[in-house]
Amino acid sequence: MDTPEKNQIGTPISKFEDSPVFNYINSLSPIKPVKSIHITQTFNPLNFASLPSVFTSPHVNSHKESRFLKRKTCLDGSKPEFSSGNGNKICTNEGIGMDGAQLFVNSAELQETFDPEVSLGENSVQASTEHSKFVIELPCTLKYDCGSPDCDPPPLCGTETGCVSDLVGKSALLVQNDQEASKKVSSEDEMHLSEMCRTGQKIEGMEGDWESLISDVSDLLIFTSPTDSEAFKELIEKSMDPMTRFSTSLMSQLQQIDINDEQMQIVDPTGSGKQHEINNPSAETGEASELQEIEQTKDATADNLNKGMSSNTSEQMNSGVATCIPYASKAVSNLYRGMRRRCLDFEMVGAHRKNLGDASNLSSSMLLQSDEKIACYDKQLVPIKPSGDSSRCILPGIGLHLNALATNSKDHKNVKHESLSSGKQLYLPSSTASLNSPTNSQEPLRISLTSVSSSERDTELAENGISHVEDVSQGSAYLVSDEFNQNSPKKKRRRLEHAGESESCKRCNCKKSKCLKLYCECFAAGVYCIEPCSCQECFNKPIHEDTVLATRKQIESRNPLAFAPKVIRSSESVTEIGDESSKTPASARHKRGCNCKKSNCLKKYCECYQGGVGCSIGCRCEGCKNAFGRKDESAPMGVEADQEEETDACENSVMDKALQKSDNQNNEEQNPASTLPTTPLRLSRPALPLPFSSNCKPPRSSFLTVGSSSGLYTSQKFGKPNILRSLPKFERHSKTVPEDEMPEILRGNTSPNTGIKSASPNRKRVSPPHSGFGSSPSRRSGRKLILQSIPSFPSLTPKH
DNA sequence: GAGTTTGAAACT
DNA sequence: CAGTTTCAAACTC
Repeated sequence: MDTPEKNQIGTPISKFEDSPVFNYINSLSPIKPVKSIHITQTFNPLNFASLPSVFTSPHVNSHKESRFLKRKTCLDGSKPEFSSGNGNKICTNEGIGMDGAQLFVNSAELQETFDPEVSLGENSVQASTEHSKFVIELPCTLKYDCGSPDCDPPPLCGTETGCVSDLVGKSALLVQNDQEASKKVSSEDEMHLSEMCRTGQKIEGMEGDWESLISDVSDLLIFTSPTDSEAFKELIEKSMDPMTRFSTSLMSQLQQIDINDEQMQIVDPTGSGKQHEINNPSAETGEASELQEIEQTKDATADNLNKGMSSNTSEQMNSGVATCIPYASKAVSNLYRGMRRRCLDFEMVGAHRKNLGDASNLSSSMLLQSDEKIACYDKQLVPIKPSGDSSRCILPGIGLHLNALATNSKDHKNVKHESLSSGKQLYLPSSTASLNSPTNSQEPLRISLTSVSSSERDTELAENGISHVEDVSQGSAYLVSDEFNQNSPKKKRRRLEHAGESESCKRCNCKKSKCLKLYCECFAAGVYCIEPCSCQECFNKPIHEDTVLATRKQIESRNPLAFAPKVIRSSESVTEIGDESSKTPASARHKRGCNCKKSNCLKKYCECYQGGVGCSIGCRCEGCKNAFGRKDESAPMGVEADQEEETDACENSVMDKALQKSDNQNNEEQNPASTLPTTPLRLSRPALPLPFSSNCKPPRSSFLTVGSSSGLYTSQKFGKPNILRSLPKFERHSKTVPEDEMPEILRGNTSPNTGIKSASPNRKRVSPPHSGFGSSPSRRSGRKLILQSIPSFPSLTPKH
């Protein structure tokens, strides 16, 4: 993709350069070229590289990728999507839009003619107030992304005629566009073109592209909703019809879309608007003449839109519209038209936002540039955010991040992001690296991961994320999301499931706890409840931040480790400390240990099992058959045996069942690929070699991994059943040392064995760490780490 | 999808 | 600290 596009671009550019128009343009705005180029480079590599890797799932095809890109870009600029997915056609169209935007920026003269278009294209949505920079950047990026000759056009566009000719030439170069466009272009289109020419818009060139775009767009729309695409086409056709009709149809459609998209809309009306503009340049052109009429209807439509949108979004929309209005009536029309797209756009936006948030968090992430752009965009788009600071965004997102981590622990990337976002260092990177390192080079992986994460997030966002973002930023938005949730929690869940890993994110179903107790998984994990949650009377939302924090404090006062990850995985081993000794000690273990009596620690009822860790001495479980490690094993040899026997003797009947299950599990375990069979942790992403992370998804509470790949090493010298050993990836933590609650990791000391063990082995509940941790400063440090990593809600509170 | 089982969390 | 109750997830049908 990249190479061909780039090549194409290169050729057209040369042509343009020759043209006087090009020179003129350059003289007008030197800025453009620089930015565009710059952006392009950064953006393309990232997206493209990442995309393929990201979508491991079969269904992810170029199309989807393109779409995803679009979403991202849409925020930024929809172009990348097109480029990847559809290739030249789309690119050309978008490129045209871009051109228009650029031109607008470059020359005031053009602006007048362009204003309508421009506004339609991008500015209108975002609001005129937004910096021209963004507009420019976006277009540029888009162009480049497309890799199509479009990139050049913008400069060409400087002169209308030149633009048109250039466009035509480009279209020819572009290939399909011309043919399709010619076919598609109807008399109406011609009319539009003529109008465009009058206006001096370069849109003309776009028409052909536009047509192709429409088709492409339809595809895109289909992606989200087939109906939308159809509607969109119809709308385009109708665009010729009287405005009232058009507006009404649009409105209805828009409303429907809004309803459907719900979250998406909420996320960012403005963003969508931008996209619309870009995407619908042709329609705009055609409507140019109609714009005036549209303006009249504009108010009404705006109202309708507002209705359709959530309160917050409506506000944004209004502001955007208002700003746009000055520009041209077209903006409004575009908005409406764009509405259909909006759905997609919204999603895109949402995804972007999440991405942005993540990206912003990731100071070092590769995507920074693109992300930053996006972030800027988002900020602009989302006026609501009070501070607008990255920190702010992050904070709100933390909860989400945590969720994502939990869910994505599978995904290396996500983990990373989260850790980064929280600012606390969760370390994941090492784990990911370790995981990947064996098979892949780290950097490539990183990229792919980052990209993947973004894509995944997009998906997640599409489903979940949006609400989160908004939640953070806006209470009202949050409410809306809730409503949606309530409406169809199942749907949400399904979506999540579809997303694949999204399932990893746990959603609660609390009914009586108000999600303010540890019963609530979300609350326990330190994250706010989000859409997918089907909880009732939920107070675990940003809106109730105060309540949440207060409750949390209360709980923490009772048990300081209440919000600490239940399962701690530590493995300093790998890279960090050369000491193999460190490896020996168990890598992961349940913070408190389980108290299972009937499940034999073979079901998820058992927190140890759920967490993918073996039971340890600290567990009070009876008849432990934990596939990840029995309590007995963990204990020093003699003791264990005794315990085991006891349990066995007493509970033979139970054991039988357990054994059967265990056998199955064992088999599964033995299969490296299967990883943890029973454990949900592993699940998705078998493709990725992530042993751990993937599994790690904390079932309930979060798991903390301190070291890079604790699981891998886990050597359990001490006794772990062969079966367990067989599980390579998984950590089997040796329980050799009876660490009561805190894992070695927390202790910080490499020597787990240090005879710490204080408490009675049986004692289930971890006593408040005070004593335990306090012992050594190193421990304290470790503990801090844990807390930080888990600071679930801390993020909520404004960090200073 | 509804009901049951299970064990952690919360309460006394 | 131990026992009981509450709660929601996990599980089963």
